Amino acid sequence: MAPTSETLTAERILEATEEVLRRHGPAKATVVDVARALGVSHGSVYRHFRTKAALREAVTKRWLDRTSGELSGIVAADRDPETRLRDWLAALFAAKRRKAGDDPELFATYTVLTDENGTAVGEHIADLTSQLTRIIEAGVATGDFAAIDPEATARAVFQATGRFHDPCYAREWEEPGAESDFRAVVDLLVRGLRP
Amino acid sequence: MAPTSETLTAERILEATEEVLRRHGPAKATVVDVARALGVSHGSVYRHFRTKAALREAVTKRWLDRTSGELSGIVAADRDPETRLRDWLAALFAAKRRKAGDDPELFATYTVLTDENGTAVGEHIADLTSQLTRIIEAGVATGDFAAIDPEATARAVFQATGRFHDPCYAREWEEPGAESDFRAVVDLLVRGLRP
DNA sequence: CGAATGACAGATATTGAAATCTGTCAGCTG
DNA sequence: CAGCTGACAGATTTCAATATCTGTCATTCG
Repeated sequence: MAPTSETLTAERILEATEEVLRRHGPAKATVVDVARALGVSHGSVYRHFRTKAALREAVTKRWLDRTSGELSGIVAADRDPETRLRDWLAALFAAKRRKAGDDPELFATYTVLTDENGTAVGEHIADLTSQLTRIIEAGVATGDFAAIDPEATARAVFQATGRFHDPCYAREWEEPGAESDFRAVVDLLVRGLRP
Repeated sequence: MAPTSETLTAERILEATEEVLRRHGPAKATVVDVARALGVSHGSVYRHFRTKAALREAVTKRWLDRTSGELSGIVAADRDPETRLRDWLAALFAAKRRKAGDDPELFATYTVLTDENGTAVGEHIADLTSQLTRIIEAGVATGDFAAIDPEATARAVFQATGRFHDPCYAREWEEPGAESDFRAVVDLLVRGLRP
């Protein structure tokens, strides 16, 4: 982490914060650590982020947005709605599971944020639900799905698959039955969506 | 809590422990407290329960079994399977929500136990899933439900409704949308079960 | 003049010593 | 002799003193 002499931007701070979080975990990462990693005083960090919570939230938001981005490709894909729905849910499960495994410390940060009821997590969920809504609307349009209220239905699908994307279940994602449990739930939900 | 002079039984210890847990919460309740409440030495408690964890688990088991008992009546009820399924899920949601509200300290104990992966919670879940399996089997028999593997389907239904009975969501059970979210998920699942 | 600094007050976290608790067991008691 | 006790060792928790951190702001620097 050689302190570059480039101007200090929010982006560079987020980069450094992510690195510090990865190394120290959410409980031990301090703003002073971040400033040290950047070779600046911690006061400078506060010029870009009002509080430590705001910084943590910004890092998490960036991290969550990467997932949303991956998934949005599936929403727009050129396939029948049922396949898109199955792919989307599978991709969400895979992405969360991968993040929990590869970046345990960042994942812990995300979990902390969930508990704190930050807006970033709420927005992420709203974003994902809206992607789901679009897939379901497409299915209603083609006659593949029957849903009176696509948005409520999307929320129901999202909540019903919580076990496979909600951080509070992260421990169980690596257990043997997880994959087949996932298929069973998705099959049931897809059957429920059909006219 | 006047120390009765009756013989010390496992049952009396469980009674006293529940009271101590209710009063102090899982973090502060000690075996010494339980012994004091009973007017005996803590060594006597260890005659009936090998460890503190075993005592905590026994209390939780008793408490969980009360819920299982309430629900088993619905499994045996004289109604069509779909109604039984809906009633059973609604009763499970209501029971958990009530317990979280009325006995927050005991509920916290239950949550701690879930995290510790004690067998009592696993057995409780197995018990509930087997009740669900019986309802689904009944539905398959009458032709109301189509399920190739009733047990796997029961597990799927249980997992898909996790948001409405898993302690990690307890906070959200009192929020305004909870009831309608519940109905949306149950409707979707019931549709998925129909032939 | 805008960006960065570093000293500061109050809040939070760490630390290590003292208190309490868990689990055992030899011996007491009815 | 079955059931209970209380002293004990080691583990855990508490508590208060100390150190560190968060967030602010008057001042410096380029």
